[in-house]
Amino acid sequence: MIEPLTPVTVFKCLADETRARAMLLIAGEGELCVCELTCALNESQPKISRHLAQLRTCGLLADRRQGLWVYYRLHPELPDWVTQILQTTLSSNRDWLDSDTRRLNQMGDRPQRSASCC
Amino acid sequence: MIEPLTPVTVFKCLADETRARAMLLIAGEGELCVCELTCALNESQPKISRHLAQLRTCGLLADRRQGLWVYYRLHPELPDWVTQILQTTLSSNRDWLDSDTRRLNQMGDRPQRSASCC
DNA sequence: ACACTACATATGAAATTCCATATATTCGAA
DNA sequence: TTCGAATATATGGAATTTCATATGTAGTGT
Repeated sequence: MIEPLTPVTVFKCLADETRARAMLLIAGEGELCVCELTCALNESQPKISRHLAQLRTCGLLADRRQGLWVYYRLHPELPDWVTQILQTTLSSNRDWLDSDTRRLNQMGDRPQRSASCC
Repeated sequence: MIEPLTPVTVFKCLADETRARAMLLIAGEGELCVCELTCALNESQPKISRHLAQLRTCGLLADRRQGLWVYYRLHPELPDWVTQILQTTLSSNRDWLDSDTRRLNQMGDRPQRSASCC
């Protein structure tokens, strides 16, 4: 995490349709790879990849590669207040995220994930 | 409140230094007029006015005029999750808001406010 | 008159997006 | 082992759009 996460930094990250939906999906699912997000959000792969990179650079997300896939999760050192905001937003806006969640659950061939270590 | 407050709408409103600080100050103080915010945020009056208008149009703030002054407060019908986000952010970022709070408290000639009705 | 707010427009900067391409990993075949 | 194909992801560059600011003017209430 390069610079401290100020409120404005966090809100700017969430002030985009693609990034907000990706963050809430990840907050709800724990971990998602790029292809799952591409499918769930129904957007082009480069678009998703760019936004994820931005969220990672800002310190909101962390990534790990497993074979072909890169999985993104909430950054483990994310300040509590940011996590709380995400959970609050998620639990009151399930319907807003519904179509994305549905596409994710209907996705075939979702990559197997295994533990990152051990 | 014209359109429903989606997460992205709210985050876009908060994704600006001036608007975020104004919202948190108002969330903390209850109600502030334009000139108080101008002083606290140390910005030009038209700039403050413009941002407040935007927050009002989106449905985050409500205003009332009292004599020369226009007071802004959180919109009374603000969804709970938005209020929670503001409180969470505020209580974990007092230091970030400190200089603004200080300028507000040191401001002389703060206008008297009276109850809006009854 | 005075102080503040609202509105309209212009301008410059930044963010977003798309297309094409590059990189990385895995797997199978020579 | 080495090569090449296939899949997943990342990036470069350009076009577009969005956003914030500045400025000027008009309106409103005391």
